[in-house]
Amino acid sequence: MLRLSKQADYGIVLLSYFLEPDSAPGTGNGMPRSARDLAQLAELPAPMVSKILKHLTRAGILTSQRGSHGGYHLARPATEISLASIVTALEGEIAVTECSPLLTDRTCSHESHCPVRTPLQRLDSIVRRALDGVSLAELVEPTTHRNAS
Amino acid sequence: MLRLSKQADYGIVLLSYFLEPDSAPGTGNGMPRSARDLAQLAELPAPMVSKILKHLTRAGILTSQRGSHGGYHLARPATEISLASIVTALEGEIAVTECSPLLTDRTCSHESHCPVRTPLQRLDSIVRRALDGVSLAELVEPTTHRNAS
DNA sequence: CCGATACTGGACTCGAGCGGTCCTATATTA
DNA sequence: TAATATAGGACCGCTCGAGTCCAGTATCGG
Repeated sequence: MLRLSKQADYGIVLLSYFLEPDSAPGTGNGMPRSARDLAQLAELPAPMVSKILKHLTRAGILTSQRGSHGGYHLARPATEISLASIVTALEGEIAVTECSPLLTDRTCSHESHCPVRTPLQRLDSIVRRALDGVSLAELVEPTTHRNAS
Repeated sequence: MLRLSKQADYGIVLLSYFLEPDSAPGTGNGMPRSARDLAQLAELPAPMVSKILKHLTRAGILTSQRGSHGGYHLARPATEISLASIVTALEGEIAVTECSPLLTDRTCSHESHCPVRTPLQRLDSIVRRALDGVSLAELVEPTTHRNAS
């Protein structure tokens, strides 16, 4: 099924809340969003949300602010956050096939004589480029996308 | 990581052997390839190979011939076998996100008010189209591919 | 200075799904 | 009729992802 992990799925949903000017009543505009608030907004389990936000922060997609009235911010404009970077942050390198050169722990014993190794690697880059070409902003605002159906 | 399942991975490798004119000594040109022979060629566990070939046959990608000197054939030219059909045959509908309209068992409770539902579905079609645009022949013969890196 | 808030980092459990095996039935051919 | 090969399942162990939880640290308000 080539499914995205739930973490990545949730991550995209959570990041989308940073684009809306103001959703939660009582929170200001430029205020950082706390993990708890986001969990309520998205109706997702709080520990899970927390874990995801941590990962996104470590990947440089979000910035964090500790202490009371702390929370998270987008580290850069949504137009500059690629879908690929989100997925990579939450589930590691995008490697559709086992023998991707990006994987360090690959243990394919057929590496030398596999008839489809390089072709499979090309498949890798096809998918990766597809995800690289879509920004968070484009994903959330359907009006700004090129590559219309 | 958006990884392909091993079945799909193996399946692509196995199908690639149907393109080569003649690999195994002793087998003729148009002879069907048996599961056992393919397992030896690809150095993969025989029961696994058998299972995969069965799935590919049921999906109409291969045709089978029972009895002695039986085996499998490509059901149509490799140029007309899309990567998407192979993946679909071996791991079900290509649905990157949970809320794909292709999934019957989706149980997303946020369906009505999810802010990124339709955008995520667009992501689905991006990946699906990427896999649809690559044929088995293109994957194995690097010379015939457009979209060069 | 103290306590409340919120992120940080990691360990931990549990269950589903995948990889892999095996067995019985059926078709084909020599 | 015996050998070969696919058809269609059931079956199992184990990994990995989903989700939880806790101890630690930074920040702010009073």
